[in-house]
Amino acid sequence: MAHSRGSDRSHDPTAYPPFAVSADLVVLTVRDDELCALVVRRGEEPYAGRLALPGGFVREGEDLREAAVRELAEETGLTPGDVHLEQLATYGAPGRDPRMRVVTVAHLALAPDLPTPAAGSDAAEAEWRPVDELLVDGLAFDHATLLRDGVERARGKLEYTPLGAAFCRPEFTVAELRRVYEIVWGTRLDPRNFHRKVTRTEGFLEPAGSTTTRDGGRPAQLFRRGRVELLYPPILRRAPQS
Amino acid sequence: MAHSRGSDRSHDPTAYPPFAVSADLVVLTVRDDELCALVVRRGEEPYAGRLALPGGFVREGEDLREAAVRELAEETGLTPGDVHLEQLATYGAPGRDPRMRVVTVAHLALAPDLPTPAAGSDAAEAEWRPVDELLVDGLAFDHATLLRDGVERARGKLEYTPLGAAFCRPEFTVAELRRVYEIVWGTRLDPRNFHRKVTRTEGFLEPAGSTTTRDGGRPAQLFRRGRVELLYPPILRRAPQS
DNA sequence: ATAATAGTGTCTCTTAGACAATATTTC
DNA sequence: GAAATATTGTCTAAGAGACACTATTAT
Repeated sequence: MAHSRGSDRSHDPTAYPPFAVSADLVVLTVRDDELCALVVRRGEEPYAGRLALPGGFVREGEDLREAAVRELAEETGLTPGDVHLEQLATYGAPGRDPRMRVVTVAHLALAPDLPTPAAGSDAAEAEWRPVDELLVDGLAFDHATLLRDGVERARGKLEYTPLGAAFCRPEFTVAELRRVYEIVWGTRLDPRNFHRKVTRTEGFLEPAGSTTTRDGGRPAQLFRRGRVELLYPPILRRAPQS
Repeated sequence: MAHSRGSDRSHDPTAYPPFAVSADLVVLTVRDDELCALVVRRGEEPYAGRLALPGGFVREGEDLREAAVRELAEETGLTPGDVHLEQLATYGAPGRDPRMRVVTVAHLALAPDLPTPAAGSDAAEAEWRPVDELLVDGLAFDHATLLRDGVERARGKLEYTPLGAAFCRPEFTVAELRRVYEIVWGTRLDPRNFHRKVTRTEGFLEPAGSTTTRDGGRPAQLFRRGRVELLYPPILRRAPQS
């Protein structure tokens, strides 16, 4: 935003270099016991043939989140009702796009594992790939950085918010939620202590009232995500080194 | 960032509406027992005469953080060596600047209480104002939102990082650090428990070796900020309701 | 019955919070 | 000495982690 000083033209926005602004998406899910991200294969230069995060330019009259929501729907058919969506960070190093100056506002989406979009649909070209693989293979542009930052954000969010549930179906078991934590954090968690912890953390889970045996063994209670935004106490990572 | 699909011009950045991109600053400090933010008075329309956060347009060839660092230096004389600086969030609602489409990348800076910049210096027009006052009075543009988000971010950071120390001089006492927590969080903390907590949290504080009586009473040890980025365990807010 | 998973209980250790008590300054 | 602040100690309660044990399903 322009500030106040001076009467020079340095605060006239029309006198400043034009940028293109895009909204890119780091869409994460847990799938086949791996943390996966949604990517599309680029058809055009630059980086033709390479994988990239989905995204597109922000339109006139469109807010940043709106653009992210639109891109998400276009690429995946998902809506904000299905996933958690938040702004991640903004990347604007000169030269990150060789064509012109592009600033991208990255957004982070956490989605349950959904059936792969039907071929022929708008979202046909998007595919899930394991994050680990994407981070070694070359993603286009600076998308590896966006992805890395998104994963790091997601890891932290699991500690302080109930967003682990955003990776699960609307009704899920404690074991399913635990697998999310284990895969996103890359650690093992004791099922018994985890169960006690999440069921006793106020507002995290709400009993759905029914049970399921889809995980085998004794029927498990189903839960929905609770109402709170922040967990107290949090579910902390990192075992005390002792 | 452009994605791959299609051969239409929808992925040609030069075909998209031009934005101006600015870097705005939420610079916070603790001063006279209040949380204060740095503001400048606008000389020009729009919002002439109103207070606004410092900031300015990102230049060609300049990265976003670079622009924030430059603005910080211009407005306050502060450098990244003196303060903590991080990206906060990006705001780009259409119409937030009536002149044209402007997307601003807000940055959060946490600074120790410094002498007010000398009149006549570059930074002469910047002044500290209590956050509470700024949030009721009308800040220009959507700056109240930026400020609110910045304060909320700072509150959270005190829990999980040693950044409370960024509000203190290079060498500070435990009591000075505690005042930072009390003022930023708006709560009272038990001096004895706080002392034990911060001095025993691995890597938070590093003894400077000397003492001071500047706070009165028995001489207090001086500390410097430790090396860790994340506190374990964190210093949690919100008393268990019980 | 066996295997599998769900869920509870118990024990120990760490930490948080309340608060007494002691230490070292200035006035 | 009185006042002020620093720092340590003690007690209690809550929570984390290890892990025994019980519960309920499928085969």
